[in-house]
Amino acid sequence: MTYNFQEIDKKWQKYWADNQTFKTDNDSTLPKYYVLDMFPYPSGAGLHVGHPLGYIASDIYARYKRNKGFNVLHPMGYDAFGLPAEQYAIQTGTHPAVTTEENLVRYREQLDTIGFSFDWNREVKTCDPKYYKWTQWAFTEMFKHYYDTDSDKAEPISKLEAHLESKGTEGLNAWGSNELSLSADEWKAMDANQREEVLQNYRIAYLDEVPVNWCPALGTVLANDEVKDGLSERGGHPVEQKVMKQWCLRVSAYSQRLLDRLDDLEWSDSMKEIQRNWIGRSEGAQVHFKVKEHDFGFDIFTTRPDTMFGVTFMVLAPESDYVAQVTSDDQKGTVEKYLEDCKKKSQRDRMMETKTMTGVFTGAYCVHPFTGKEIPIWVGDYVLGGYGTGAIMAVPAHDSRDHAFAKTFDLPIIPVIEGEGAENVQEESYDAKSGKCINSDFLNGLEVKDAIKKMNDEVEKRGLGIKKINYRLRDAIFSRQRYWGEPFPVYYKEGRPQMLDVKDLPLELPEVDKYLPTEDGEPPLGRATGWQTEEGHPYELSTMPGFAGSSAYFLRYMDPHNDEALVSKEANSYWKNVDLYVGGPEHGTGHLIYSRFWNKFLYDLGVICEDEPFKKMVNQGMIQGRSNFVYRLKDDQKTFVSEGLKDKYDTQAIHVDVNIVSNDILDVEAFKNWRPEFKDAKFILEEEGGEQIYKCGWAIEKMSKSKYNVVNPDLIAEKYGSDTLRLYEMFLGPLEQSKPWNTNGIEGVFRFMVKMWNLFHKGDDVNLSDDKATPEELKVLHTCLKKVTEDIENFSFNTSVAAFMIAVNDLSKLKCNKREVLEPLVIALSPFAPHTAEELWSILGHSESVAKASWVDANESYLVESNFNYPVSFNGKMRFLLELPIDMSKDEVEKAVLENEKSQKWLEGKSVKKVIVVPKKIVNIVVG
RNA sequence: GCCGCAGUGGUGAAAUUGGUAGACACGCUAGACUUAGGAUCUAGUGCCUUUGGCGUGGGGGUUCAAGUCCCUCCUGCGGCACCA
Repeated sequence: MTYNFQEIDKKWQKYWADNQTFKTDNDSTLPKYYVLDMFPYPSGAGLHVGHPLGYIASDIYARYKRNKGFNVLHPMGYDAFGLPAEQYAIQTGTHPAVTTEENLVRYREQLDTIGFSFDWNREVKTCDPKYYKWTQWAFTEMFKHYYDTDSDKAEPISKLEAHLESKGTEGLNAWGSNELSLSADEWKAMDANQREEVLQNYRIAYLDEVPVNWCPALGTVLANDEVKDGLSERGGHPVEQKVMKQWCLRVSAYSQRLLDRLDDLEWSDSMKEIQRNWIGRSEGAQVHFKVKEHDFGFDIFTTRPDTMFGVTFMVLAPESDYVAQVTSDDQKGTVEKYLEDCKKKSQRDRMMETKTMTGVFTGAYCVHPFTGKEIPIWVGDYVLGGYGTGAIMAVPAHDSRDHAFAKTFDLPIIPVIEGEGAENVQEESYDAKSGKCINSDFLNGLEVKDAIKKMNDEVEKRGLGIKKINYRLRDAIFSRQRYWGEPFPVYYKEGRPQMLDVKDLPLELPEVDKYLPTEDGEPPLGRATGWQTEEGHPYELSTMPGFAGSSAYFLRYMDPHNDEALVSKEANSYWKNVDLYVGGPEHGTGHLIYSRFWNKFLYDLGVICEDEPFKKMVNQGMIQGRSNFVYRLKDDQKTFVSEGLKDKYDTQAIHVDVNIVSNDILDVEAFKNWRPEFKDAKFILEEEGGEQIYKCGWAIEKMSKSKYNVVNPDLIAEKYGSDTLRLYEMFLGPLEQSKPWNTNGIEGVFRFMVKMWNLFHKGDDVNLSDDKATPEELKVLHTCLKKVTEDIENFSFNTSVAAFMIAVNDLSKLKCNKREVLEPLVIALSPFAPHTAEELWSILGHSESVAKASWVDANESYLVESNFNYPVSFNGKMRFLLELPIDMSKDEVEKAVLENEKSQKWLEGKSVKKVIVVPKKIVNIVVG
């Protein structure tokens, strides 16, 4: 019987669906294991071979864990809100829900083809009102809470109100946008709008006038992680800075907790590092500088208080409120003009000219807090308004940016640190955090590290400032001026935002006539008629961003049909959090920060029992495309020349569909039929192995439709079977590495599958034996089981496939057809090649699915050899192999090696200095 | 500029704690069977000046022993980027 993979695939996919094989129960006495994939955005292009890479890996692990006796939660769903469907709607008028549903059906078909063990009963779609009810609910809770820095968690806003009522801001430890100072009486005297404004300073979800990344082409604002190099990540449109009133989430309040828990997570070092960089904690001091001839001053933030005596000027960010306050009358015109120029510059312009410094003198001076000298105050756009206090003390001798500024405007440079490379700070700044202090009064002679401590103490002692920790992580801007997203559960009453009660959720997305902004520039929801409460209060017009729906979906899978809560306490306390999360590394600064934040917030509320959502994470690499080219003669558009001969002609390379190329050899007939203009194509062939062939050129590029290098997984599954596709994707190389797709090697994996199949058959008949297995056969089996088990635990799937190949080759040579050997082998193969394994399992006479079979662990006793080949080396160079019994002691091995005839020959005339015996590895003899 | 990761045959890649470098697969070569082979099987395949020597990006070091550890340089990838 031949290996009919097409029939096998269909048969078992149907069986799994009919029998609900992968339906997972919440009440189980088995230990739980939660394997999650990052759910996809269902784009119109469908899946290419790169997409399922991570899904295959997680599916292997999920199936393995089931065989190991775990109750495995392995769900799938769709991140269904998003820009492409909306852009398509703008162009065609098709409702995004319709487009999304169509794409989703296609995705499901493709996913089913590959044979994943998802529990589809738990499917989650972010655009489903039953789901986004809980996204909206979480938002209303964020509005109703603030971050208390004493208890270090989110607390009800009522607690904050009680504090303000009794003590004002006195002793209030809450994470706010601005530092407020308010007495209880002042608070009591405020009206509702004024009070709301104070509360907004602390709410975790709050409205604020913020400088935003505005993308005119998309007509919406974008979060920091959605902007790359001043262009929108989606579409690559220019982004400009603009101040707008937006909903924000106080993610920054969680900076330290997000940073701290990173250490306990089993994530890759690089992913942890990406998050650490993004959070960007920096320790330093906040120091107050008085402004000369004024009765106020301003704070600066510095990580180098040790360089205090090297300050030669101050710089304010153009956005800083202090600019207007300090500017002298005669500099007013210059400064105002400069501020105007800064406003005109987009973020991109500001980045382009990184080397040229701009700025103007304000005409004002600070008083140095230690020396009393006067220090000129400048405005410069290299100082950012949004970080620290928006003001710096400039130490040009020891900061390269300050140095560049000083050089541009001819300001003095005073060295205060001595060290190697610090010889000429007039020419180049010495930024290193090492060396000894000079010209620095009481710091002189101290090492930088000690000087920082000493200065911090001194600053606090003299009441000039405090030690301070700053974070780069900003609050998330949460409003999008778009249609296809979650509506905010918010209406406005006398201008104050009000949250809808959970019983009135979900607030469903209204219908609109067009998906464009309104004529007066309001978001698309401005077109919806009757978009207001029954009392006539208007609803919020913007919608939530893409990361809203993906921030808590992993919780919903635990209890997907619950209408009373996002997730029940029972379901959550059983499933806890995700044990293994598989997905691309590109979400490091977006989804993976926001969902950790969101999860911690829900944890603070007591809704869930774990404060980290994803215990372990594996980031699969990207699969690039391997494009093929044909070479068309420039002066004869009908003739194509083979790659090896192309240099002899004047040619133009043209992308050719990789699906009509095999091992870089073009199927010329298929090429003629590929596109009408190639119908009469002629070819100049080259010879290879006595054959006249057309050889194509190739290049590694991103997989995309326009490059004709998209390899469709459906076609591979059709040609070789979905199991071969799964195995081959794993065999391609290490999971975490990016690599080009190359179908060239797939035959090898397919041959393996056929060999596996043939172990069970002789001609057309099933041929199995109940005889006892020989020690040799058992050794082959258990070597394989051991390697495969270890490799799965380490996510080293490429080497486990190799282990199967070795086992099957050996068993073929041994002509082994014994049930005793083949049964455990089939179970071990089932996570990788589930369809074929199911078929073989039934051939072995089992009526239940192989998914329910118990994993067989390797038995060490079958692996032990009686003899071992010791490589014997002299002075580290390997000379010969010596076979000795495995159970010999170190001393016995040493004796046997030295007394050996070959050793004697090597040792003639030399003396033995040392003998090193590494059990089961090597014997090294050091001779003099 | 700062931080992180990587560099091994013609190709994709293997290699617990330092312990026989190149498993497995593709490709290639030769042979067998065959009317035929783009099927199958068998053998070979790191390089060289081949009783031996050299080999894991270059140079140096530690060690009886280095792909693996240390220093340094080069190259590639990823992240952050006027973050004070």
